[in-house]
Amino acid sequence: MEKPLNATMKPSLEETFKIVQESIAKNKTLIVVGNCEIEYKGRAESKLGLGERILLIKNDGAVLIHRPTGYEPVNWQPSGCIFHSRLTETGLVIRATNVKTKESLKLTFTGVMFATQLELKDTSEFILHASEEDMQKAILLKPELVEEGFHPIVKEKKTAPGFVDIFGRDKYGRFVVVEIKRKTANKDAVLQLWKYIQTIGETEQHIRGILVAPKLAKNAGRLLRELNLEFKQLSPKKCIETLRKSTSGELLRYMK
Amino acid sequence: MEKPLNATMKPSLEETFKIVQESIAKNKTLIVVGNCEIEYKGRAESKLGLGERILLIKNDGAVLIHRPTGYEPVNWQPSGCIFHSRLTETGLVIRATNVKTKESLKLTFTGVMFATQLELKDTSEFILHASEEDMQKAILLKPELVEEGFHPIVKEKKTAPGFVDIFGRDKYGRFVVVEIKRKTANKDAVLQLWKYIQTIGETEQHIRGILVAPKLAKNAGRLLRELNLEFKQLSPKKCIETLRKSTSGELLRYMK
DNA sequence: AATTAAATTTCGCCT
DNA sequence: AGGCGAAGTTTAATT
Repeated sequence: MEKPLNATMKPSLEETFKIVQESIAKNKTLIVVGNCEIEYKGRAESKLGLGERILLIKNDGAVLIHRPTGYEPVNWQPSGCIFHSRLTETGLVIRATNVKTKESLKLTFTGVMFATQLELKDTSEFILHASEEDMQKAILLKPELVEEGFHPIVKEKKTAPGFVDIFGRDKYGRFVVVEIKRKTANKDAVLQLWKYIQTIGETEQHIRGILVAPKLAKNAGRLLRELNLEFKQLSPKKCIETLRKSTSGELLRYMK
Repeated sequence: MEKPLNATMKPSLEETFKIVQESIAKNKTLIVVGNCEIEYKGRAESKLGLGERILLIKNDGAVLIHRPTGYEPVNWQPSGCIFHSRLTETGLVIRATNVKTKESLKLTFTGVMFATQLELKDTSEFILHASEEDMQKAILLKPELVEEGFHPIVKEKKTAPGFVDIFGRDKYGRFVVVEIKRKTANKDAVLQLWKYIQTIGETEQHIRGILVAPKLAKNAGRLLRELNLEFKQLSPKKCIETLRKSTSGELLRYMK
């Protein structure tokens, strides 16, 4: 872990200015804690008088200003900002301009408690677990997520990554194949479902195919209709919620 | 401006532990920069391997963990968390549990670049300018925001705070009174508009009354219909966008 | 407390 | 590049 190049407790505005300048020049991560006032002009406009806040400028030019409470920053800018800083009579002025969104942020620091520029090494991949397996579990637990009267019979685990299927019957006893996608389903997903039905559809009886996903791509929708398949909108979030609401006993009964 | 009680460069895990403990006990603002891994369990679940990040714990128990890029924190918890921290063989573990949302966050720091607890004084009021005056300006600039064919004649500035009116005529030449609300319009807004029309409606000619607001409260809606008034949905955001798109020349012509 | 809508939403995916 | 929709959305307002 690398030592920060510059980090100072209770720096003067001049010292802070140097740190800010260098951090901006080298696209590093910057933290400044101090007394400042803030003006924002863009989609809306805002003004915030003097107070002690935490300024965070990230490597990609994202800006966050945090007050002592709350999840949300009081002011911010998305990534891609260009910065200008200068020392004035009123204090250390830092301007962040977002060319893309034509917005600007102006901070004026009158006193600084702490300032540092950091070179953070962070390469790990963020993994959010709201998998298709989770969606499968939720549907097995609560089949009406697919449709009223749906009854799962067999759950399949495909070797190919990225989808999971469920066999079942609808309320009229017709066979149903459910294919789940965690994200927007595209043509490939439709074709996968179709192929699957083709493969097993040896009988003369019609087999319904339902693609379950948070969203259906437009072109996929056309293909879906052409192939006489169906779509059911279902988000991973809803599935996770379903799983959380269920008791462990119910889960075990279905998942074992 | 108060000096931070505890701020250390390259503190050991033991030193960091002390800072964290004290900060949590006294509900202060805490910043820890260091190498950590993160687990989240709640509405969804997530995992993030080791990497250098910025941890921010706020006075109200809000938690933010920021990677070197992007506006959004990689993991977080809304305000109201309860914290537990302890030193283990793997590192300094900080757990944030949100009882309200039944979510939890587990951070394990293996090395720390910087840690500080802060007592931030920040009492200024945040003022967002997307005022009714802005909405009025936007409508004067682009009357079709109210409806196709609307033509403003007079703009009124009422002394009572919280609303602005515009007089005009619709495409059939009928008189129109527009009342603007920046937020959801309630019964009072409807009654104000109605009273206004009553006051000026000396002629036998019908005067239309249009309430312009981002939203109409349900009860207000019923009253509106009973009084034969109308509603037009319009958000401050849309108005600001309209104003931003206009040239200063156009603005001057209308606003002077 | 639950529901609904707005947000300087951001972010990702698709056209 | 622009538009649409989801998000661990959050937050505020209303029922």
